[in-house]
Amino acid sequence: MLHSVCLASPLHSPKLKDSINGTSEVPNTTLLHHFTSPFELKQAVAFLIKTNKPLSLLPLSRVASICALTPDFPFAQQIFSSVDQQEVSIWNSCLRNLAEGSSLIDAIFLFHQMRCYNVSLDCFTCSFVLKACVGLRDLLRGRIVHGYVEKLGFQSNLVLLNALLHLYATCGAMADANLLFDKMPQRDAVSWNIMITQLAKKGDVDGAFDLFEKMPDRNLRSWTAMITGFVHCGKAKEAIRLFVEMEETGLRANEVTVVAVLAACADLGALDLGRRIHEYSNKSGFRRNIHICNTLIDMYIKCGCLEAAKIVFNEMKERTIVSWSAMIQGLAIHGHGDEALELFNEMIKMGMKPNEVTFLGILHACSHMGLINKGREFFTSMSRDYNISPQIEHYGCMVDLLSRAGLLQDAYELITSMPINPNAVVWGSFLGGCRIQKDVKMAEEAIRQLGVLDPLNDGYYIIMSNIYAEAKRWEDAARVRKLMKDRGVKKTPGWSSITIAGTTHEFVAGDDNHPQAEQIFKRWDELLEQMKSKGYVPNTSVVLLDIEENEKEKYVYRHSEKLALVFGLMNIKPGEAIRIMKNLRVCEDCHAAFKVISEIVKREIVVRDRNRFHCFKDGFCSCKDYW
DNA sequence: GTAGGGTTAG
Repeated sequence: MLHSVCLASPLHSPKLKDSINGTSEVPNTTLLHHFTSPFELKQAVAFLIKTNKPLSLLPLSRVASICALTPDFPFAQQIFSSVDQQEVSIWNSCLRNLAEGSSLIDAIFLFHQMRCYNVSLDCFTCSFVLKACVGLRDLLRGRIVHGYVEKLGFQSNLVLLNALLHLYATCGAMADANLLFDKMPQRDAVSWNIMITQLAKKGDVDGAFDLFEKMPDRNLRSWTAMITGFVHCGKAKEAIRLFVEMEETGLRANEVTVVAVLAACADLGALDLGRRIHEYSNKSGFRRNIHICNTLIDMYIKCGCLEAAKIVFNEMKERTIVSWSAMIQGLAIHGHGDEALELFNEMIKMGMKPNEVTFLGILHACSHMGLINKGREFFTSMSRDYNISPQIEHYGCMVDLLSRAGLLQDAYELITSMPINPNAVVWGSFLGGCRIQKDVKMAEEAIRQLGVLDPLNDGYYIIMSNIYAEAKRWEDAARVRKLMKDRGVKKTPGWSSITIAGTTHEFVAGDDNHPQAEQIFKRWDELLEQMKSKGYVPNTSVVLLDIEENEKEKYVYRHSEKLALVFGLMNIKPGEAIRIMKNLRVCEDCHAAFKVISEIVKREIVVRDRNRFHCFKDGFCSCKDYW
């Protein structure tokens, strides 16, 4: 049958014979399956014609992929016309491969060829080329395809409308997306999910949730899209709440849901749930999923379980740069800068190429260990050896590294000479260094800049006023406080939290609202006696107020992290680590106190503050008092 | 055929 098709086909026409001119050598039969160029293809065709065999013996997908992007396109068309398969479907599968791979531009080019050579396009063609447009964020070309969709009469095809919706929403043309979504004759879960995902990605998480609540038939991907959206918009609590609700409907998390929920756990420091999801993930056979492992690493790191993160990392059969970067960053914020650098070297030895995030972790590690020269070397190396130009974040790290180490002049020079405009974080790091060095003049320069760059951030005023207070310049300190008040800036209240048996207890400074407040204060007084006998002296310089010394002590003794710790000591069984989270940086006096307490109670105390971890053990802290 | 996920400075 195929043979007769072949005989009747135009392939025996003089035209085709001309086009394979110069390829008359009889090829080996293996060429039928192994040709990789138009030239070899022509040899194969010549062989078939010569031996009177049907052209359908050729692997058509390969014919298509070889001719798709070349001027030999019509040659392939001639071959296809001899077989009993629709030409467009062969090109479509080729188009799909390109659109799903990394050759999106080639996919667009193939689409162009198909139009040039009058292939009659179908809905599949349009959907694949739209996918390529989305991948390239090529709105303009996407609009052209939209024109084709209308011209070819596919305008009521739901799948294509969804693809167009995806195009507009992903490329930021939300007005077009909304218009299309509103006027679609019918919508399915995909339509809603596209809108939810993209709205949340653009930060409109309320708009996304509004749609989520309105949509008629939610599927797992709808829930996942919404959970992911909450996480990306910094609403981890809402993400978890929704996840619990999803479980109640009987839906089971898939790999993408797991990633989102783990990320939420990382944000909140929700170790219990994180562990539960880890178990669920293993039971569900997700153990090999790299995204999940990377998020697990991050979750354990941000929950203060460095060892658990290491186990996940070590057990990974395959790692990406994200795995390495996450681990390096994790070691850095846990104060194991030396290990971070070792891991970096190991990574390089294995031939893995670092990216800009890897360097952020490395610079972070150097900064937290005071490795000034190493940090400088890495900073130079990243652009010189790896062709990665430093971003504002890398400059931020360097300014932090230098100013923390007391090299304020160097830091200042870096800021004023950097090719990017310094932002508030850069000046903020500098200001932090000024506080450590007690350099009022430099601090004043920083605060001048910050008054313009980020005038509503309370933290800068607090530090400045603290610097004045430490210099006993009470009037200036008060002036800064007043400036803050005049500008309507409120101090973020500090809080610390601790989770016991699934319940999170939050404390603020001076908190006497807690049901166990009396016992907490009593236990603290007992502890204080022991601490003093070990040499603890309260450091009242952290109190900004101009009040009597013994009044200051009372303030210090009621700091939120101390209350959380004492509560933990009372309620967590001996031997277990105590994990505390704080929304601000841990105070110096608490830091000193926790070291002594870790020795007295012989327990590990892990504190996650807004920047890093402090792991107190046997009288020492993992940050080595450099933070 | 159309919707999705991981590391990011103070």
